[in-house]
This record gives sequence, structure tokens and C-alpha cells, in this order.
Amino acid sequence: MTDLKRRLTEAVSAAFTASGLDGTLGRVTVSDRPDLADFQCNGALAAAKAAKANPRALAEQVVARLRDDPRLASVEIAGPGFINMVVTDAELTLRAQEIAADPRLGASVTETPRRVVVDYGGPNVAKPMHVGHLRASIIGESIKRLFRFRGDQVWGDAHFGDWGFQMGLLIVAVGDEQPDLPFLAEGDGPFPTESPVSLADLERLYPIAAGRAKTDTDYRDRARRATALLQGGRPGYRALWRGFVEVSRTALEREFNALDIQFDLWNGESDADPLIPDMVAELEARGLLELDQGARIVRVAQPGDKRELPPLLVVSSEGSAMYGTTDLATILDRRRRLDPDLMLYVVDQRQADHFAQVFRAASLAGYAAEEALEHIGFGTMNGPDGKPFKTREGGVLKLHDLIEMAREKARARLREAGLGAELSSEAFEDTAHKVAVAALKFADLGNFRGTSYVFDIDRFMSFEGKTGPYLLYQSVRIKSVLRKAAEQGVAPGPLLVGEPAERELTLALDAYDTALSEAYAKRAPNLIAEHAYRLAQTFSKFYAACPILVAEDANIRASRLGFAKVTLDQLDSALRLLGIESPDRM
RNA sequence: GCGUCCGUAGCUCAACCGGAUAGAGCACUCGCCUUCUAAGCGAGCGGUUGCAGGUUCGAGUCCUGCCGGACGCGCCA
Repeated sequence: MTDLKRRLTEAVSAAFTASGLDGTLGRVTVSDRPDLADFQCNGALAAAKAAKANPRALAEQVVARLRDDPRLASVEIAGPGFINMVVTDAELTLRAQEIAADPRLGASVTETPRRVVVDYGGPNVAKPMHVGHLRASIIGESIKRLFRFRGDQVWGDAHFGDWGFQMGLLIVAVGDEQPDLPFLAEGDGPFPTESPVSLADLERLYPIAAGRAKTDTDYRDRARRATALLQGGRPGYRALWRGFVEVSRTALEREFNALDIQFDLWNGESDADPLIPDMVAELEARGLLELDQGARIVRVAQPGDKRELPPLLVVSSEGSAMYGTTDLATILDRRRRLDPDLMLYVVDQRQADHFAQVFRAASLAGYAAEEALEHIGFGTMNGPDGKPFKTREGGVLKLHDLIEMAREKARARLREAGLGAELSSEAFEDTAHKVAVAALKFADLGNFRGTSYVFDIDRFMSFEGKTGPYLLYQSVRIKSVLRKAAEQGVAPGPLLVGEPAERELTLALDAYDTALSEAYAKRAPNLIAEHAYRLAQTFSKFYAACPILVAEDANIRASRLGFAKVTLDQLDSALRLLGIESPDRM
């Protein structure tokens, strides 16, 4: 099943070819001028340029071949050579009925399903999630759902930051505070299985230790040695580290669940670690490694580069694995275990150079084709001052606190609307949570991921305009109508396009497939968000213009109820792809 | 210094492969609840697309230069 745009593209392309023109120029798009047409094709202009001909004359040839198309109410040439098309009500009726009958609500699947790993979230041991994690989690989750919905086999991997220098820092910090810990002893143990520190301890110690390591070289060297010993397998350090990982992960999973984010894999950086010695040996054997200032590196610069890309550091002068080493080993690990066609890294744009280095090294080593590795970068979330977001006190806002702030705003608004009396306290809390999550996610996914945006809690939580709560509201309103219809014994019937609002709604529903395939191609969930918003808005117009349950004619009543039903289904489908769930009432 | 990205309405953001009259939301003004949730709908106001050149029938979009900003640039992740 294809959408109207694609069907018309086929027809217009055929007309171009039949006129002796390049068929690919027959691409049809939704009209820029809804007052003039439903769809348009600008191909005659491009064809004229290539052939040095008159665009209107070429358009005339093409249009002549389209005049008999029964699906078109009109085909006209406008301006310098735009081909404007208006679709008949009959064709729209047919399309509306198709979408209503389609379990996928008009969305197609990809022609060639792939095996895809989406690496996102990036939680770390000992670091509570903060607003900076919000984007990675929200965007990654949406991309994962989108790819899966389009038919790919997808694994979402949290890629847990449980390894590296930060672990050495924690060992030193904890050891300094509790020097009598059995874990610090050399030898094989046995060691306690209980963590000697709480998450709160780790969260308190880590920033202090990290700060000290920046200025205190002795301290830094101790942490580096601890890192090397941990990675070398010292049993006491390993046992202590396992405690860090456990207390951290428990808390992190709770937070992800609150945002309706689920990972298929919680592979830590430590899981890639066992592969490193063989990997290093192999890189060595292939002559890819070079000794430089005591470290072992892979040179990744290429001739065409505008600037020389620094080499990837594989083994530090201390003998430690680095960030890039782990990432490289992770690629190797995934290749062996999952053999993906594509790995997407949903990580802050600022790490673009790092991923370029790792991907090139992976390509050189033959671990993955460079096209199979993609960094899906996103911009930073800034405060109202345009600088990276901070609380009023200058600290980092924890994700947990952010969600609670949002929830509190949602509760207040729900109480205003009188929902407090209507719903049980459980249902009320559930609704407040859904509204809060929708507000946060839609505020983020409404923007293209690559651009930084201003994080403004009041604007986030405003329940008016282009916001998550607006979308939920439209969904809820439709559910309410459907409930009333069921009480009155009215059932949805065949969709009939007559009123302008019904035409518009059908065209909006038809645009779902394009929105999803574009979002998929560009890895850009904001296109889903935009579609959802446009659909909700178009429905709201329809709702105002076309009474449903009070319509005189029974067929029209059933048709409009059918429009309500299919709109709800597609809207909820789109929202699910954004990771947003709509409540029953609000 | 080198590199990447960005500069669009008072504010926050769009603009599909270079196409028609640069669009939304917020804010502001005005209308609309004896119809299904007004968290809504309709209408209005608001623009020299940072500046200057160039290519083109046509430039927010491509090229050059300048101004302004964010970010990155081997032993943190």
C-alpha cells in the first residue's frame, strides 16, 4: 500500500518519461499552496533548465498526459511551470478507508530490513542522570522504536559507562575515605559481595575526585594506577567495582523506566574489555599500531581531510585502555555477537571527532564498513541564558528532580481541570506522570536533534500550543467522543470525504508514511513530532467544523466517528514512536 | 591558530533536490462554550532571512569575503 504522494509520483514520472524527459523529475510533493492544490510537481522547471527549454511548454506536455487520470479533479500549470494537482473526493474517500482498515495506519515498512544496534542513553556508574542525559535517552528511544516499526531488527543498547579512568578515581576516593576496606588488599580474597558504599556515597565522592585529579598530579597518577590494576583483574578492586556497578544500575533503571525507556542490552564498557588484549595484538600484527610518546595509537588521518584528524589512542602510556579502545572493542563484540548491518550512536554532537576516529579505525581493522557506523549527534540543551543548562544555584539538575518538577506542574493543571475529584488517586498520579513525560519528550523531539535548544521549564510545561499536553489533549478528546458513541450505540462506519475539513484530515492522515520514511532516512524523530502535531491540529479543526455525534445523517455520523477513530489510532501510533503514551482522561 | 556547526518575526523554532505569497508556537489584539473535554477553534498584528558581493530565469538554501556566537582539537568520557 502506498500513499497518494507516491501514487501520483508514479503517474507523473510516467508522464515525464513519455514526454521524453527524465522520469525522476516527476517527484510529487505536498503542495506549498494548499489554497491552489493538494499536490505539486516542480520537475518541469528542472527539466527546462537541463534541456534549455521553456518550462511551461514542457509542463504542458506532461499535464496533457495526466488530464485523463480519474484520480485527479484538476491538473494545472501555475507560475513559471509548477504542476498543481487536486485529488478527487472519491480518491480521498478510498484512501481514507484504506488507512482506516490498515493495522499500520498507512505506514509502510522498509523494503530491506536490516539488523540495527542503537547505542544511546549512555548512563554512567556513580553519576546520577541529569538533564544532559535527557536528549540521548529520548532521541535514542524514539529512533529505536521508529526503526523497529519500519521493520528492522533492532537492539537498543544502554552502553553502560562502567569502565575506564573514572572507576580508578572511585576506587582511590573510596579507599582514601575508608582505608580499612578489605577490598583494598592484594590477593585473591575472598571479598564481601555487598557494596561498602551507597549510590549517594558515589555521587558525593565522584565530582570531588574528578575535580582533584585535574590539578593534583599525584592523585591523578594513583587513580591511573588503580585503573590499570582494575583492568588488569586485581580481585579486590574487581569486587569493589562490582558493587559500584550494582548500586548504580539499580537506580538508573528506575529512572529510565520512569521515562518509558527500555534497553534490550545493558552491555557495559567492561563487557568489551576482555576482547581488548587480542584486539590490540591483532592491530599490532596488522601493522596498524604505532608507538608515539609512550602510547600506542592508530593513525586515522586521510589525504582528503581539511584538517589532520588526531590518531586514535588505543593504549595509554600507563597501559590503560582508553575511551576509544573500548568503543573499538565494542564494535568488534557486536559484530561477533549480533552481526549488525548498522550501528547508530546517539551521542552528543561534540563527540563527532571521537567517533570519526573510532569509525575509521574500525574500518581500517576490518571490523565494520564505515557506512555501517553512524554517529547520530545532537545539540546541547541550554539554559535561558544560552549556556549549558544549570540550576539557579549553578549546579546540574538531576533528571529525577526534573521529572518531579514536571509532574508537579501537571498535577496542578489537572486539579484546575477538576480531574482530582473525578479520578482515583492512582489514576490521577498516572495521568500526571504521562502528561509530564509527554511535555518533556515533545519539547525535546519537537526540534531537530542537531540544533541546540533552550531548556525553559515554564515553556516546557505550558499546556498550550505546540506541546506534548496539547497532543494528549486531542487524543483524550477523541477517546471521550468514542466512549460517548459507544454509550449511544453509534459505531464507526465507512469514511466519506465531503466537507473541506474532511479533505484536509484525509490529506493529513495520508502524510504519515512520508513523515515516517523521512524521519527514518534522516534519523530525525522531529518529523514524527511535526506530523503528530499537524494531525492533531487538523483534527481539532475538523472537530470544530464537523459535529460528530449530533450529525443528522446516520452515514455521516458513522463516517465522522470513523475519522475520529482512525485519527486517534494514527496519533497514538505516532506518539508511541516518540515514546509518549496518552492517558484516557485529562 | 585549525576545523565543524549556527545566525530567519519581540521570544522559541520550521522551510522537502535552488522554486509560487519565508511558515508554526508563545506573547499581544479581536471574535467563538443552551454540540461531542475552550489544555480548543477562527481572525489580526508581527520579516531588508547577520552584513557585502557572486552564480541563476529564480537564493533563507549554492560560492567567496567579513561580522557575531556555540563547540571540538592524544593519554577524561
